[in-house]
Amino acid sequence: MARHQEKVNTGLGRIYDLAGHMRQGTALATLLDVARAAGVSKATASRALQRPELVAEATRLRVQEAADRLGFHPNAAARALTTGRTGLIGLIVPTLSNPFFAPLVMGAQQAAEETESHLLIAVSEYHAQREAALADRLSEQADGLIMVTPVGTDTALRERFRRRPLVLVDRQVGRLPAVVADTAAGLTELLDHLLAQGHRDIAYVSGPADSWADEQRRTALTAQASAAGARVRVLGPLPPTFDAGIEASRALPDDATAVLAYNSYLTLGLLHGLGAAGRRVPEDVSLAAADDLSTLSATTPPVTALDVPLQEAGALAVTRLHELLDGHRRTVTSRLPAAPVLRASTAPPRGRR
Amino acid sequence: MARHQEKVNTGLGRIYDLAGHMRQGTALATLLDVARAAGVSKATASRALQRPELVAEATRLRVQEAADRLGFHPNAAARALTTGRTGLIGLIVPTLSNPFFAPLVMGAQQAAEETESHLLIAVSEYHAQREAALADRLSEQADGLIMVTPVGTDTALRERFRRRPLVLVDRQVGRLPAVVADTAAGLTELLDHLLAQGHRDIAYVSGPADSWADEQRRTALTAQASAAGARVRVLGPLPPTFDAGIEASRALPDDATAVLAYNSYLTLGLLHGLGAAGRRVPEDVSLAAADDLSTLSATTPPVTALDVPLQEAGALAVTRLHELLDGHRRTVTSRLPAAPVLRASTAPPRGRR
DNA sequence: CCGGTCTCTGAAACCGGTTGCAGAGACCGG
DNA sequence: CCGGTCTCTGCAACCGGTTTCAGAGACCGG
Repeated sequence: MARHQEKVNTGLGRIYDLAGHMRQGTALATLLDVARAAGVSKATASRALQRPELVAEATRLRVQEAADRLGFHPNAAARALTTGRTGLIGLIVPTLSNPFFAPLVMGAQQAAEETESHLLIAVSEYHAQREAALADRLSEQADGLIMVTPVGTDTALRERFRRRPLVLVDRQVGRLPAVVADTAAGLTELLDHLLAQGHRDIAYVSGPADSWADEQRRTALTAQASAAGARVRVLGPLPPTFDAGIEASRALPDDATAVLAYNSYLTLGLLHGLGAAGRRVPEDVSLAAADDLSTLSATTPPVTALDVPLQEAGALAVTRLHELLDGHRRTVTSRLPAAPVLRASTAPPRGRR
Repeated sequence: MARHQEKVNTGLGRIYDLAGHMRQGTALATLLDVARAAGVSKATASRALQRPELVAEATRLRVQEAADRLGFHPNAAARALTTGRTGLIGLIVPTLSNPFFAPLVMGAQQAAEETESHLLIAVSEYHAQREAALADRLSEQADGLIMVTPVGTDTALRERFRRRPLVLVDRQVGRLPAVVADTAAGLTELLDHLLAQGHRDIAYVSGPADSWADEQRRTALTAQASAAGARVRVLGPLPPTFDAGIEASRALPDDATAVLAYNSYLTLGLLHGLGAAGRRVPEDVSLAAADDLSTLSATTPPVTALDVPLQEAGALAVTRLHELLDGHRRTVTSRLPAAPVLRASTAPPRGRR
């Protein structure tokens, strides 16, 4: 008890003092307190809790009991200081207002939970410089970083990886560890489906100019289409927004019988814009998205989309990061399958029915 | 240099060793390194960086220069150990897959950034027990907690507040510090609007049974309506989902001329369900939501809703928490205005046009 | 020229854990 | 019965900062 009287005069104590009205006597027990209560040394107490196999069963029990009784919670900072591990994982996403990232974060969080670690989150707002600053600051506190960064240059990421364990999501840079959805394969399937339905003139409404994923999709689609004797015309680049989708619907060539869009927002905008312009989906034109927000299943008509396993991606990124932290050198890229979900918005073109 | 050779044999060193392939010589400079490089003691170096007014300008410059040159970043754990502040804020939300919470998190994150702190995020999945466990674990690492907890009992929250600085969001428990959207006032306005349009028979589609906010809304609405000589019939409780909304649309009494729903999901479901049943919005029945997701503005027709300033709420919660941490005793509840956004989904009832 | 104040600096303690090392017994085989 | 191994425990160092305390000079007025 006297202990805490003393503490009030230290720098730490002052904080407690001011906030004291909410601490009502319950004081934070330290390892030393536990050790004393159990009649052992700090070292033994520590071992009893961390490496039980090193102490006699009887002592272990005494220590455990004392710890429980005192409500002992090891001080994370102190532990981090010696072990060099904070148990924190930095996660940087471009935004959260795009529901695309929510399941990703949730997946990551669940995986982190299972490994007794926590998620430090930051939002880059698609801004490379901001992102870099955030990453630097997070690095100081976290054991490693998970970044989903459509912006940010390859070299910057390489450099960052050299300093700190890093896992990329939805982005590939050389051999850096990464988790990517295999949208390419999924899109191939989706395009196959459209081709099989008889579409020969397809528009791709592309996303932001600097998006890595978008470029991948564009080239893959164009190549595949021309190989099949069809053509893909690219609209854009465009910001990935609802409004841009409306705009795109106006620029859409009349003879295109199907439209693929970079993401769900553009798709929703297109759906809206097409409807307003009197072009019916799928009667006049088929529509599909290269990702899948839940809203796409609730529109009229529901929109064919690519189901990207975001939650798994988030979880997997955490797993990969832990592998890195534990020294496994497997720095491979993990690919997650992205399967098309066929809905009512795609149908054979007019002439073919 | 020799220093780091030595370190390889310590516990810490071993980690570096294994991950060493990514650290390529660049070693983390410690305060001691900086001090030596500047020809001063650790103490002076620390002061030069933290409390510049305490050292001579010349030394300050030397130290600063040395720190920059060595790329010094203070070790967060070490600092936390002495200061008792980790600079981390725990944030617990029920879910992220409901876009409702995304702006909240982003607002909080931005505010945290401005105060040099970081956000530790966890997802309770509306599960009280899970939430409690997460809160316990976050408490160990964070200076304080922000919880948006529709579940979780008053007493548990009170108890938690006694142990750690805590700010509630969208929930009020006694005098605990909280940030709430004044949906009551907003709803009042909304209902006034409906009443003014001539609606006298209004349905409220309520949310989860254990939701604090829902109860607030229900009672407020019922009271206000009866005072105005109208009636509000309550449907539910229901899970706050799209599907539940569809279901609700079937249970909707024929003579209700307007429907208010607990949240956007239910609203979207209702819109869909009403459409399918051939009841037109707003010609046959008006529709409004007690919160506002962006999708509501993109439906046909766009839906009248209550605009809740979520981003501000998140930011404000962080500010409040910092006030607590700094010892300000203002433990008041902050109310944020929630204003109705009138859109095409609400119109005078049939008889009144 | 002297004592006192003020400014600046360094030594050392401290935060609360973890871990290398060595010593005390218990236990074992020869 | 003795030396050696094995099990368990404690001491003390250490992680990397912050802060107290006291001392060394510079500076000042009398």
